Amino acid sequence: MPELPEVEVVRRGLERWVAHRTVAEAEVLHPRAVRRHIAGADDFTHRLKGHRIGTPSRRGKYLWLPLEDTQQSVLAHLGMSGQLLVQPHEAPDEKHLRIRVRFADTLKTELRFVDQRTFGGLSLHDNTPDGLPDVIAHIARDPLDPLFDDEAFHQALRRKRSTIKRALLDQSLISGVGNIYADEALWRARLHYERPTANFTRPRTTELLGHVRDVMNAALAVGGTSFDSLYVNVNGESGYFDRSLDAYGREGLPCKRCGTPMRRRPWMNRSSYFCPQCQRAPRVSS
DNA sequence: CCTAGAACCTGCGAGC
DNA sequence: TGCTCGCAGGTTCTAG
Repeated sequence: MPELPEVEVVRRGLERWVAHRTVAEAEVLHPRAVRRHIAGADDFTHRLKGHRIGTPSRRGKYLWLPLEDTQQSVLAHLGMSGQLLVQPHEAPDEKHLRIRVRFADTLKTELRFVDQRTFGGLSLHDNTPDGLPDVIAHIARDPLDPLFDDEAFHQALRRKRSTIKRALLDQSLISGVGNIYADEALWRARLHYERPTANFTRPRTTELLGHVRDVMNAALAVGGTSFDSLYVNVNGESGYFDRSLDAYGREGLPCKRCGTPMRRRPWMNRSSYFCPQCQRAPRVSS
């Protein structure tokens, strides 16, 4: 499930294999993959054709490829199961191949967007003055961004009348954190996912952000997480971070700190994993 | 304005 | 064997 570290690994792969190549032709095989491109698939392919791709950028889970001679970028979101693959022309089409981009060079490889569950997609957008696709201007900086504002995040937590995991997943407060790394960071910080954010102290926020950064950097160091083969990076290599997860997916297994069996709770149509001993539930729970 | 929860989508595995 | 159902989950929309 691509969260920030996985998306960053993809971005690096695109920088290595796709940047500075000129689009010869794009092909949309499934209209849902370009649903965020309001003008439609034909407009999408026409606008890409003939343009040279610049250096890929990323914010949170979004990444984008600037088109060098325009003020526009191709925005990509992998959703749950999206992959961006660089494949030889002769490689057989993947079962869930949605978009193919061919290039005007002799490298004999093409870019493919493959996505089983179709939550992801590509679209073309105008850039804001600071080079960000306009439709993601509301997405907060991510915790690995040097310009992320820890103090502003803390004040936002204080203003919220919500709980901490909800806040971690709110991409307008902090981007790039998904269900897996939220559970991992909360376990490291010994915080229950339903802790109210309104009374967070500055040290508590600072410590939590430190754990978010630590777990993301650890995942980045091994090339992202993968545990169901849906995610592979741009070169088709799986990550190995799943072997290092401390909380996510460990229902019934002993807590790596205290040995207490870990629990899973249904939460927001998904799951939260936590240690009932290390991560005590808040006194007043809804 | 704010927050909570549902909807979107497909494939897989468990259970019957 | 073949069916149903729960689950995976990031983002966006709707209800309250």
